[in-house]
Amino acid sequence: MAGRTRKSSSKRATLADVAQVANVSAITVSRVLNHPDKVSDDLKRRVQEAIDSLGYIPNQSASSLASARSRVIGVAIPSLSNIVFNDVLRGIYDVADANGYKVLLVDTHYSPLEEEKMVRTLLSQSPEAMIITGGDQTRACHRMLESAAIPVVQMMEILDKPLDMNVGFSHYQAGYDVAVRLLQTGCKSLGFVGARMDTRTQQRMHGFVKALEERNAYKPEWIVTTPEPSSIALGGELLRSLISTSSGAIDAIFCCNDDLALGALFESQRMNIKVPGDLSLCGFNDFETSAFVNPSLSSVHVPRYEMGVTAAQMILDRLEGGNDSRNKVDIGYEIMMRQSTPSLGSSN
Amino acid sequence: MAGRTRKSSSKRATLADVAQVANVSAITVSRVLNHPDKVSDDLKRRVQEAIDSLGYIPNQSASSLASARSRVIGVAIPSLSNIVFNDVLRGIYDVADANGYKVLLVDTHYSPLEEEKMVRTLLSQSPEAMIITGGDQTRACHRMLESAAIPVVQMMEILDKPLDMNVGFSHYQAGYDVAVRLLQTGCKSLGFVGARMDTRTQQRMHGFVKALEERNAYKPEWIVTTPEPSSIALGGELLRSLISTSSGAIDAIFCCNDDLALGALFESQRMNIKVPGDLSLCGFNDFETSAFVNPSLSSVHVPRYEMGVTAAQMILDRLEGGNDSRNKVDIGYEIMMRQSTPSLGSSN
DNA sequence: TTGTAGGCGTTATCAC
DNA sequence: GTGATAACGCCTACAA
Repeated sequence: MAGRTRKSSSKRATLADVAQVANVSAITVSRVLNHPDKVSDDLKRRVQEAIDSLGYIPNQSASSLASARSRVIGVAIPSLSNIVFNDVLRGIYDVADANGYKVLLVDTHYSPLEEEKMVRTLLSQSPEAMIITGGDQTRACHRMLESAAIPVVQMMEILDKPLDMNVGFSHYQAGYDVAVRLLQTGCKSLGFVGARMDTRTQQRMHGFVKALEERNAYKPEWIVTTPEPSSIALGGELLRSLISTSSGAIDAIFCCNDDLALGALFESQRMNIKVPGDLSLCGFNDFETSAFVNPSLSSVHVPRYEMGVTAAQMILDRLEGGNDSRNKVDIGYEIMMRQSTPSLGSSN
Repeated sequence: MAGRTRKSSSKRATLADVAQVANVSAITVSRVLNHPDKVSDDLKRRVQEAIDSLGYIPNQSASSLASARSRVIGVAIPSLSNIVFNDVLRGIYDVADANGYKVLLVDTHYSPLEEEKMVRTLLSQSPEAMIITGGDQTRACHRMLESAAIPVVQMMEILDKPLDMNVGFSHYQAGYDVAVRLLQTGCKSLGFVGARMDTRTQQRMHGFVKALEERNAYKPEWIVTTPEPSSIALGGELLRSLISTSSGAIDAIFCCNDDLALGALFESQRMNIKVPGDLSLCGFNDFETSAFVNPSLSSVHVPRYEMGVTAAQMILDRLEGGNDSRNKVDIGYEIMMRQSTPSLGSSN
C-alpha cells in the first residue's frame, strides 16, 4: 500500500505492475497474454482484471528484444501517390492484420538509393520479413537483405533471379501483347507514351517496341517519354506532343498507365479527335474510371489486391507453416479491350 | 582471432561486436551513432570502419527500450483504398522522413471498434505521437490515448473538443456552401447522393440539407444514401435510383465524393442526360480526373497534402521545439465550379 | 500449473 | 573524451 501503488498515474504500467496487483509473478502475466492455455482459468481472470484496471499495454520493444520476434513486416513501395499501390497494400494489410502482424511501410520515391536507406531503417526494426518492390535494389541493399536472413518477397514484376521469393507479372510480355492486340484490331501506326520511366514502365515499352519491330511497324519518333511522374494533365500534354511530331499519322497510342491514357482521352475529346475513330487508346493498370468513362478505355488489368495478398501469404507460409511452398508466382494480367480501341473485325 | 570473430556470419552484429572490432567500449560506438560531436575524429573513423565491415544495423527495440524514444509516429486512417488518404499520408511521410521518424500505419476500416484495437497495437510500439482520423473514437480508445500521454492529432475534420491537437475543415459548412452555390447558379431541385456515410459524409449531408431547409428547397425523397463503400459504379446506380424516385424532377445533385460524382456523370452521358443542361453535378474531394473529364466536374477542393504536412508538423513542434504553437488548424476548402454546373448568370 | 534466474542490445548515469 | 555499471520490460530457459 505504501510507496508502491501510485504507478498507474505517472507512467505506463508494466508486466511487473500487473503481476503485483494480481498477486502473481510476472511470467504468469506474460503467459496469460501469449499462452493463455497454459494458465488456470482462475489466475487468468485475476490477471485480466489487473490488466484492465491498470490499462496495461505490453511494451513491444521489450518483447521483441527478449523474444527476437517483432511481428513486424517491412514493406517498401516506390510511391505513396501512385494509387496502383493502394490495392497491393490493402492485400498485404488484410493478410498481415488477420495474422497479428504489423506493417511498417516506407516510400522509396522510385530511388534505389533512398530504398537502400529505407531498407536499413526497416531492418533496424527487426522485421520478421520484408516485401519490396521490383529488383533494382543497390548491391548494398541486397547484401543487407541477405545478411538479415529473413524471408523477402520482391513484388510487382517477375524477376529472373529474385533474392528470395517473387510475385508479379511480366511487364515486357504485357507490352508486347498490347502491341499485338492493337495491330489485330486494324491499327497500323502505333505510338507509345510513357512517364516516370521506372524499370517496369521501361519493360512495358521494350515489349511493345519489340512486337512492333518484329512486324516492321516500329517508328522511333512515335515513342514519347519523360521522367516526370505520370498524371492526367501530363497525358494530355504528351498526346499533343506525339500528335504534332507524327503530323497526325498515328492511329493508336499505348499509354504506359491509365493516368496518361485518361489524360490523352480527355484531351482528344477537347481536340475533337474521335476515339477510336481517329485514334485508338490503350492504357495500363485498369483503374475503375477506365471501365466507366465514355468511351470506355482499353487497358491492362492486373490483379493487384491478389498480388498483395499473395506476397503476404508467401511470407506467412515461410514464417508460420513449415512448407516453403511457392517461391515464384506469376500473377498474370488481362488485356481489357473496350471502346477506346476498334472492336475486332471492324476495319480500322 | 580465436573463437570470437566468427560473429558476422551467424547472426546480426551488435554494438558490442562493433566495439570489440574497433577496440573501444560499446558506449563509444553508441555515441558515434547518436552524438558524433562528443567523440574524437580518430575514434569516429575507427568505429565507422568497424560498423561498415560488420554491416552493423542498430537494434531499434533495444534502443527504444533503453532510451524511451522510439522515433515512431502512429497513424490510423479509416481506409487504405480511399485515395483521399494518399495525399494526406504523403504529407505525413514527407515530414516524418525528413525528421528521422518512422510511420506505423494502420487501417481501421471505418470502424471505431477496430480503431480501438489498432490504437492499442500502435501504442504497444511506444509511438512518440499519434495521428488519428476524426473524432468518433470509443471511450476506451480515448482513455488509452490520454494515458499514453503523447501528442495526438485528430485530422480530416474540425472537432469541437479535440483530444489534443486538431487539423481539418468543417464538412458541415462545406456541404452547406455547396447547396448555396448550386442554388445561386439557378438550380432549383437539389438532390444528394451519399455512400459509406461515415461521420464526415454525414456532416456534409447535414450541412447541405440545412441550407436547403433554410431556403425551403429540401425534399427528403431526394436524399439517397447507402452504407456501401463509394465507387464509380455505385455513383451510376445511385444516379439512376435518384432519377427514378424523383421522376426526373431533379436538376442538380451533390455527390458526397468524386467517385460517386464521376459515376453519375458517366452514367448521365450513357442515359443521354445533358450535364449541366438537364442536370448539374457537384462532387467532393476534387480528384485530378474531375478537372480534366468532359464536362469538367465541379467539386470541393481540399488541401489534403497540406493537411498531412500540418498534422506532422504540429507533432514535431511539440516533440522537438518547445513552443506548443498551434493546437487547432482549419485547413479550409475551396468549391471549384466547373462545367458540370451552370456558369453563374446563365438561366439554368 | 506456477515461479526463479538470467539475458536480449542499447542508453543514462556517473566516474575517470 | 572515454568507459564501467546498471537499468529498460519482457521472455526463454529451467526448476519446483
